[in-house]
Amino acid sequence: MVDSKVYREWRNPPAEQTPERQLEEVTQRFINNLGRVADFFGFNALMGRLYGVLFLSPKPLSLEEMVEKLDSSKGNVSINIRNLERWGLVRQVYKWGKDRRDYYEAETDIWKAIGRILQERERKESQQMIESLNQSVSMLEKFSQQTEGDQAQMADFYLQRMETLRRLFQFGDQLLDSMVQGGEIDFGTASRLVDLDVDSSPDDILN
Amino acid sequence: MVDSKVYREWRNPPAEQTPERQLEEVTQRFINNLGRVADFFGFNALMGRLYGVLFLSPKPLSLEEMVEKLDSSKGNVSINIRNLERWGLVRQVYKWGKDRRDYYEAETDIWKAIGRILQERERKESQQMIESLNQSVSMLEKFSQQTEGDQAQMADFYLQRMETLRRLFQFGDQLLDSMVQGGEIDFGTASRLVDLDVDSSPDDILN
DNA sequence: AGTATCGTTTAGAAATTTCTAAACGTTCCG
DNA sequence: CGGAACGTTTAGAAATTTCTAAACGATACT
Repeated sequence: MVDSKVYREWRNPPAEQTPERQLEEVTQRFINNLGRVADFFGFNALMGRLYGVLFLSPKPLSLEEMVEKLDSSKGNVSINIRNLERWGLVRQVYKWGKDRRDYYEAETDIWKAIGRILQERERKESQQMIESLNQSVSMLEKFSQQTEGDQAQMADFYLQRMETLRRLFQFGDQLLDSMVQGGEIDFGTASRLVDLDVDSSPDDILN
Repeated sequence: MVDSKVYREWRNPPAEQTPERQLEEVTQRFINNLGRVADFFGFNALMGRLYGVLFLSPKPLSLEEMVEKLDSSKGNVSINIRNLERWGLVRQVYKWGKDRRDYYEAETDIWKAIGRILQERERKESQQMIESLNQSVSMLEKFSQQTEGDQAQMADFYLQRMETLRRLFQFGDQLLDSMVQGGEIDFGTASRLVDLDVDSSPDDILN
């Protein structure tokens, strides 16, 4: 996803703007938009649309009903609804009685769900990167001391660059943490922290 | 990308841990990590790796050199480097002399580049969603007034739900703006704003 | 037991994205 | 002019992701 994706635009049904159709149109647009958003955030479109359908339903829906509304296949809805559930975006609702279908409803406390995603997906990513950078940095430091000449100089250069990125990712991680914990962030100082830009591009290092 | 992707782990070269190899290994790991990050953020892996190569190079590199280092094809590198350039993550460096190759270097003021991406990609997305929600909301409001009975009730329900999401996206947009402009954000009040969760699921609305 | 109704799994079809090799157009130099 | 050295474009190969239809296993009811 580098160029913005182009999503198909539904052509309006030519006639018959009954009230039902109007409502239908608004909800469909909303649902498709959520599909786009989900895709944008690295989930897939059906997940978003599925969430949309539940979000706009006053009562929990069965798998069958969702399949119908989204015109998708049972299997596809099945796996995607479980993914939504896994991220806490949707929850299963139990009904007793003879009906043994599974019903789902949308988690309306969206902030909570986002928090979980930030914590378990985005933060995992940032921490992994930080971890790796830490390793590299300490390795390079050792290396730089044990070596001399061009090699050491290269190591120092790498060190400096990686340090920049480490700060960036550490800030990102902090930001995510604040979002989850409900803290505060000042992006003014943040940008100053991240961008050192000593710009050292030393012409004396050959490559 | 729903389940975390599994990336191939390079098996360490069995012997010969020469200093060159050590440096090489650290840089390769870094570069591949950036590939993963780029992918995570909805770019593609080569873009990230390409940026990595330039970021770890003390001097600008030609297309040919990048092709070599990344073991990719000329065409592929060509389009991806231009994407990077478009996002301001990389810039072309002019050399005079008989050499008419294009040289590129990494933008080291990463914060600036991120700002551009937030402004031109993420914000565009959020504003698009907000715009659409605004339309829907005002349409539903009109509808709700002109109609009566179940239809009007449904419209009101949709209104309420969409209003929740509108707040969320508006907050997101604000957050992005702060990041770009260097403002401050308090996620404590933010979460309170976003999550109304009046939870109205009215059992009296049939669907 | 036999059958109907669920949700899940699976094999592979379809769609999309990423990548390569070759063709191409330009510029420069002989 | 002819050829060499570039970066870009393009046609289609390769890889990945998304989706469907059918098989399947479990449960409930007759």
